[in-house]
Amino acid sequence: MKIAALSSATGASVATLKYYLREGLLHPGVATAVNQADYDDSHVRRVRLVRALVELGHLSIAEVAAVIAAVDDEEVPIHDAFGVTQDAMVPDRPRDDEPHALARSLVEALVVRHDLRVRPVAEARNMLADALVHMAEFGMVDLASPSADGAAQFDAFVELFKQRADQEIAFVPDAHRSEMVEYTVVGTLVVEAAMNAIRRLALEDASERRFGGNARR
Amino acid sequence: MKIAALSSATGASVATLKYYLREGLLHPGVATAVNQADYDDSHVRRVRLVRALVELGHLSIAEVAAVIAAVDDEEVPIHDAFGVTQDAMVPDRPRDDEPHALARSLVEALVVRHDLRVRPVAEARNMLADALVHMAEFGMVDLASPSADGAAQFDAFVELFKQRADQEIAFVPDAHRSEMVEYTVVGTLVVEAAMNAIRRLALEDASERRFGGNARR
DNA sequence: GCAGAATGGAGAGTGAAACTATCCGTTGAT
DNA sequence: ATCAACGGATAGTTTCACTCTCCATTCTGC
Repeated sequence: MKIAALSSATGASVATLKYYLREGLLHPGVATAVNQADYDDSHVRRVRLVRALVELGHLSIAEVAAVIAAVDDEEVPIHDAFGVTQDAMVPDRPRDDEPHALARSLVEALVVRHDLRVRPVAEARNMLADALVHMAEFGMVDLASPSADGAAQFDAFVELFKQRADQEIAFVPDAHRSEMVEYTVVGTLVVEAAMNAIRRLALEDASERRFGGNARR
Repeated sequence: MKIAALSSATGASVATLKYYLREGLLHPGVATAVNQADYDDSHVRRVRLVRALVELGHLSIAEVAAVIAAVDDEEVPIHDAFGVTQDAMVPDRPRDDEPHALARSLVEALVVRHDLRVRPVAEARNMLADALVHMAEFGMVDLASPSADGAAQFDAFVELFKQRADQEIAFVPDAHRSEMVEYTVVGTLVVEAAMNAIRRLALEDASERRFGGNARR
């Protein structure tokens, strides 16, 4: 498979593929001459992985490169690679403010309460804390005493997603390490996107039932 | 409240606030002189809305402007504004390919199956179709016959989120139109981000239970 | 009342990001 | 034999989200 074939198999332009090669997102093909190389299925899958991370996960090319590096490093055990990729998929932002620290402590409590075996440095903790900070700014949660509405609904979610996650992880096919890592990475983002879309459909439906029709209110 | 005060209340620099004013993301303050204006709570909330859309929703400034326009237009009924903002929150990408059309037809079937009152042009449909296309590329669903694993788990999600959405929409406070719209917009994104974070925590936990420990496998 | 900082408004400038285009000498297909 | 396609490298482009610099005014603190 030459680069033109790889291009039409993935939908990415030849120029873009060359760019990916330069940036290390795509491993080189097998050289058959000074200026010829052979690409195969692994390259097709890799390009699809990159596109999925960029389009569905909003990752930057640099972040994708970090994920790819963990996927490709055979020395990294599968669970560790999962952690690295999870962290890479959270945008890093300055988080030195006081509200974030407060929200973080609520997250820690939630992790303990549900006995979640999650690295202390896992970026998903910051991700949840960020969301809590924004919710607090709009009065959707009270960070000081998140008793009534806040914690209750979150606890329900945690239990729900714990069950779901066990099933999802069980679905990971028993293949080569790199394929398993790929699968978990894509699975994280792609199911997330699907769930978000379904939730939005449900929200529009609920909004139409409360506010819709001819009622201008 | 002068612009410096607005700056320290929101964390955005004065230069950034001027930029937001220029782009129409922030409504002008009440002019008290040729070069003085007064800002109030509505400006603080507006800046927070912009930050939430950008940081949590990954919206571009242009997309935020479209959302803001719908929020501010008093002529637009609340449910319609919800639709406009929902659509603006989906990144627009070329979707002329054949796999997308196939995925779209599965989405239509799902919408009908669950009696979702969602506009035919709602972008959330494309969002779900995009996710399905990427899932299919990695063999997570079969677009041709999505019987076994695919549709089943999605149907469960739809029912779950329908219940949740009714509760969430019921939570929208009975305030002025613009505040209600703001609330639904922020609520859509912020709860989404929180749920995604919780799901990732659960996934890491599940991964650690299956792949973790000293087992190199 | 006066120096110095802050303000609104407008334009130009900046740096990162994600490609895209051009050039080169080589090679493969017809 | 010719001509498009190739890999490799460098330079260029576009978009985005700010950020900087001016300016003439106005407010603030002494």
